[in-house]
Amino acid sequence: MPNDDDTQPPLTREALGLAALRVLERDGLAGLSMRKVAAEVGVKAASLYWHVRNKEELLDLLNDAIMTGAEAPPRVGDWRSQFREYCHRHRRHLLDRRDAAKVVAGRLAPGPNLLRLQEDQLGRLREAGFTDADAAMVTYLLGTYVQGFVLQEQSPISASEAMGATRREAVDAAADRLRALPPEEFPHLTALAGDLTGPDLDARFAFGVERILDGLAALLPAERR
Amino acid sequence: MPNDDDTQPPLTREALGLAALRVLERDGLAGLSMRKVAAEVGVKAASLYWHVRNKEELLDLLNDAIMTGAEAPPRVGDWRSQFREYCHRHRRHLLDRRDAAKVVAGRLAPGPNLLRLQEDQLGRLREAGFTDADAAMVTYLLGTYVQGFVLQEQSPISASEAMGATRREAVDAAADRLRALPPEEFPHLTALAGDLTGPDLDARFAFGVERILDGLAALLPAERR
DNA sequence: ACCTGAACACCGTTCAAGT
DNA sequence: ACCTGAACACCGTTCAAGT
Repeated sequence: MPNDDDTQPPLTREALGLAALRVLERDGLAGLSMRKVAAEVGVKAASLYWHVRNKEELLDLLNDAIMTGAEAPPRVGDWRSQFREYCHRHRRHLLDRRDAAKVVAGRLAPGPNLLRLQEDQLGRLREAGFTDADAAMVTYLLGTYVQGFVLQEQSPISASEAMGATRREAVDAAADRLRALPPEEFPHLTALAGDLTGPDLDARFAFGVERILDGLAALLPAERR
Repeated sequence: MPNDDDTQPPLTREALGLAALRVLERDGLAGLSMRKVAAEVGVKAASLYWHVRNKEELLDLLNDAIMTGAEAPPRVGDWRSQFREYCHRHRRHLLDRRDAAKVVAGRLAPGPNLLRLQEDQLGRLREAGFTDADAAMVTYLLGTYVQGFVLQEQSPISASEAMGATRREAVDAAADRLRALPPEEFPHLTALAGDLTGPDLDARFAFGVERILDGLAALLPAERR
């Protein structure tokens, strides 16, 4: 007998991914267990193995569920501002979902939601004048950068500081630790402690995006940059 | 009474990190448990909690242990070739250690081994003519890219394909899946299936490095590029 | 100062059995 | 075709107790 409060929809793989997403949002990746996802869909843990080979495969479904609702930026302005906006949106999207980068980062296998975006990106790159080979490489490069960046951003700055201190305190502590290094052995780290810990993550992300976009522009014939 | 086959060294936190590294190499991150690391140093699991607050803190020690032996490239050639070499060495170093990127990726807190390298990088960047603020950002950008890239590289291409198929087969299967998409909905993905799955990871990594270096060069006054 | 045994509350996964 | 209970072999962590 199924559970009693309402009639469950037929439990597709997609529904499983969305259930996993709700558990992720509530309990984080460390708290995401087969038992909890099963409970979320009103079933026992063992039943999940009918729909999914193992937990890794469930994480594949979660990977795609995370990307639902990600939207391409409007097609206004030159390719540069469009792809700047693409990167910032992608970062925002991951950042807004708990532990999203940890789930997504090691998972190349793109689900339907990511494929849609990749298709759109390729179209814009080709229009902008990139060769097919370059366009393919560019989508990979941008994806890698955004995922890698958010992965660090969503992780506690140091495991031991995860418990208790705020981000600001942790960063300040990091700066102090840098300044406390022996200056004769670490002249640059001590001198640049402020530069290293000062800029917030928005600024750091934007810096990387602009450098990469500059680098991509160099691939185009001068008149299309 | 300690174990009997040899007298253990006094079990420092550094020794703990190295023991964790040996377990990681042998059993992978999924197989790295407190019990196994304890056994590796000839002690029971509960004893580890004398030296370490929890598993996360042990992973911090492992994080630094992974970076032992990483070497800076020789100071020959211009800044560009030096940092190209830096990126390629960093990638190689992580790639050579099982699951290294998964451990390192979310862990900003740099251990002594990473600090040494960062100090060296900052020196070279300042000499090359980067401002202090830019130099600080550049080390972060390069680190993020390399870690993010290797993270994907060390992950099975798709969880469900991890078991069984070789990398080559998995990539070919991915290409076939792209080509099988409806071309009216996905004209670019189907047309560029070969470009997307063709280039090997060496080429992809090098592509990203060169784009980023191009972007960094634009920060310098023209005569120093 | 450091280690232990025992216990607690969990895990992922398998499998025979049910409907 | 789909779900279950029970079991197996693990986990991380705590804590009183030992030396």
